[in-house]
Amino acid sequence: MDIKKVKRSEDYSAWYNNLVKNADLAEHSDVKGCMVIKPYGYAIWEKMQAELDRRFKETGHQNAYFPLFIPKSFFTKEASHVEGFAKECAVVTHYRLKVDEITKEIVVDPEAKLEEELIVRPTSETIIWNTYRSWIQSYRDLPVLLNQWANVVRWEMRTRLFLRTTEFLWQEGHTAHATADEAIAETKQMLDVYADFAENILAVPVIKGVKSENERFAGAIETYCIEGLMQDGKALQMGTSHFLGQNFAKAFDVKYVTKENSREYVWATSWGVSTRLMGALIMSHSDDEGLILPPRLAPIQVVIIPIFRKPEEKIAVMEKAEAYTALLKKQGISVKLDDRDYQSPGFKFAEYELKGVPVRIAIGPRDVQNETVEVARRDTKEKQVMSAADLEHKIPHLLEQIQTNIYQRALDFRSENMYAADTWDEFMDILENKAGFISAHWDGTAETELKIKDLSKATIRCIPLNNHKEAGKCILTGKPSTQRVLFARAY
RNA sequence: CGGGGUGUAGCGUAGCCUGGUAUCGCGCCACAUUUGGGAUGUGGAGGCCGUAGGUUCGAAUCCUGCCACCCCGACCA
Repeated sequence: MDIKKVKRSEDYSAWYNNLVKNADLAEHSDVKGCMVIKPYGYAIWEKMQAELDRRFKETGHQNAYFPLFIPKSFFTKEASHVEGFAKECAVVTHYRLKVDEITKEIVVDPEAKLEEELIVRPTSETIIWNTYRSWIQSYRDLPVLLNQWANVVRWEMRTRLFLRTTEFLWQEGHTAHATADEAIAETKQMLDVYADFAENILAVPVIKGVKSENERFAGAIETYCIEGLMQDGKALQMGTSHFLGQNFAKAFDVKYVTKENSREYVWATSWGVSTRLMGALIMSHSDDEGLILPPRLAPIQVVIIPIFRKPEEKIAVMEKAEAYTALLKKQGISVKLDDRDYQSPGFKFAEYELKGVPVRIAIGPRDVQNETVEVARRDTKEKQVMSAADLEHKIPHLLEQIQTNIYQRALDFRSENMYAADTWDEFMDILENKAGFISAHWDGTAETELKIKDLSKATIRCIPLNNHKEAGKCILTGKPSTQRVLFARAY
């Protein structure tokens, strides 16, 4: 393993890229902007999926799958939706290749041009609502509560591993309701599901809020979001939940007959989180030694490293190591016994630190002698000698402690980087010298928001849901404002 | 799309100015000694130097075109 050390404090961006590669999470593919998610990275994503999927099902949703390709005409039906996505769509125009008779090269067969171009989905509202038209006739067909796990493509100018890739993996929920209230309740419920997942599983504290008009999803009436703060003081949008009103129902003519026999348009929501959460996870907890994974997401929660010199030592050590492995597995803990005899213990220590394994247990001849083990935790790097008899009840507890500790650490970091600004100078000073979230007054206009963005590169991350009303003056225009909103520079 | 970079073994690189088919490290294979914080030695395998053309007796090196990817911005989950 050839690890080029880049310090987090010196070049956050290079540190992040190195970490993603060195920890074996993902690498650049030969396709621009697209990455290969490696087994270790994918294992983490699978754990995220499992946790989310369980929560979706607990809240009454089912999974389904819709096509990757969307006829172009579907896109033109919801005006603001097209406008939002048109400039980043991959388009399929042909369906066949052939050998060019002169050059003998494989070329697109010009005769195989599609009658209507197909868009590679950047999101599936259109094709799903086109389908819902035939599924929904009566109030009895509502609500429709579906989710799909899928890949989508957005042809972004600039990409970053996990944070913004041309193709990415996500889930998108699409629900249909009889009333606006019910749809709004669904939107908020899913936001809560995301926030719960982020805080309790990813161990990343988030702020729940609504987006300003500028930042709203293309085609939504209201966009709710969860926003996290990364270690470099930049914000990251970690999930969104949209109240779509009747926009898509009208665009795709999806109506239902009420109990009273009238015809009404259906109300919609959509909500999603993506592999960007991998980026959030990495950027929230990791350090110069590598990844730090919350135990609830770690593919390997405990690694056991046997240490020995002589063959007879190996036998004794391995016997204990195997017994402890079995013991912990019985507790439902994911344990790896690293019995590779061609790597030194020191190498393994460093490797599992790089990969963020929460707990490391080392067993050597000394431990066999004393009926002990050495237990090291990744988050604090503390080591302790533990009696082997205590493993069974102390390790599960330790894992919980680590989960709590890294959440608390991230929460403390966020609290320390949460500022209020009352003047433009204060605002700029915080952005330039401190970074983090800034709570400030804004006159509520899109125009001012854009001007602030131009001048400062900071955007309104959200209007927090628990915001209290407070009279004040816009930091830029001085016009009256009724509440503070949350600004930050963001990914 | 603007700006900056890079393409040489699986990875990271030297060589390029001053042409003579390639350096070093990691990794890989074999054997031996090792193993409580990234082991050591010996031997070995692995490269049409991104691509197309040009100059030349001869091109990784000089010239021209092309391609790809990365990084920084604008755009976005």
